[in-house]
Amino acid sequence: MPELPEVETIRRVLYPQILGASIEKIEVLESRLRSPIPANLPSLLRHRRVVELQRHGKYLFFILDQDWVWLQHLGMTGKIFLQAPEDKPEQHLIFSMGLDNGLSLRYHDARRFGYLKIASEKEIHAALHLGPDSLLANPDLSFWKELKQRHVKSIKSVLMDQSLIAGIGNIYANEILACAGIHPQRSLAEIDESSLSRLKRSIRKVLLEAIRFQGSSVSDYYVSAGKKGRFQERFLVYSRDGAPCRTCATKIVAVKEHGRNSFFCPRCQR
DNA sequence: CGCACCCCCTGCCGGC
DNA sequence: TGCCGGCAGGGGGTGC
Repeated sequence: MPELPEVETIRRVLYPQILGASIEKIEVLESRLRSPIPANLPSLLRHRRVVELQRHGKYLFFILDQDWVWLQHLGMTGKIFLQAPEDKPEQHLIFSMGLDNGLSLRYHDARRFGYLKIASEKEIHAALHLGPDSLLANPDLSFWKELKQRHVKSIKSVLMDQSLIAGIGNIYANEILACAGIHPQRSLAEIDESSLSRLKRSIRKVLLEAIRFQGSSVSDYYVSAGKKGRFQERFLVYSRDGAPCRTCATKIVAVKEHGRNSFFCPRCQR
């Protein structure tokens, strides 16, 4: 599901409504996520106040008082909604948190690939091994040149490797490479400096525009209850195999690589 | 060490 | 119409 633009959109929606709120009533309905939700979650979070909401890559960091951090990853199908307590939760409710401002923060996750951890900030960062955020850190040309020295794998798998650069998944890797005119199967090692510079600009351009359109709703992702993102209407290549390239009308091609689909224009991307 | 492969889980879609 | 296989924005573990 959610890559950087979707998680950032969720952060911006939640932020004004949860800042300063205190978590009061915690109910866990399903503890089987990627790793089990700790049984003491209610006692860990009760009466903790949200002092900040940050994002790194695809992770949300709910910064709580007394050096607690609630780390949340949404996996493929995770959704976080703020609702009035009387609103009927949709299917696959994992947990809900009643806040002292009268709202209820609910996490839904059909496939249960999401992940939650409560720990100190130091402990959280030690456990994650994330590369720089692909938007906030705005990695420069020297970053890419340095990466190029160490990695021969395809440019697309580098973009999707969260330990190298965080936030880009399959949709945006495809879109960024289409924007930059780079073939997804090209090895990073053989990409010249002008292409690297286009890549760097494309990362920013695509991610910022996707955030402006509140992310991509392909199937499960919603901005808030019932409200979809709109960036999927502007895809250059993702899931457009057989359709004409928006630049040259050549048919978009799909190839499977490491179990994930790559989409590209064989004429514009070399 | 890097990388290919397989797994986790549910829902949806197309083909038969 | 119904069942079945394949596929989906995720990441982690294993074994070569």
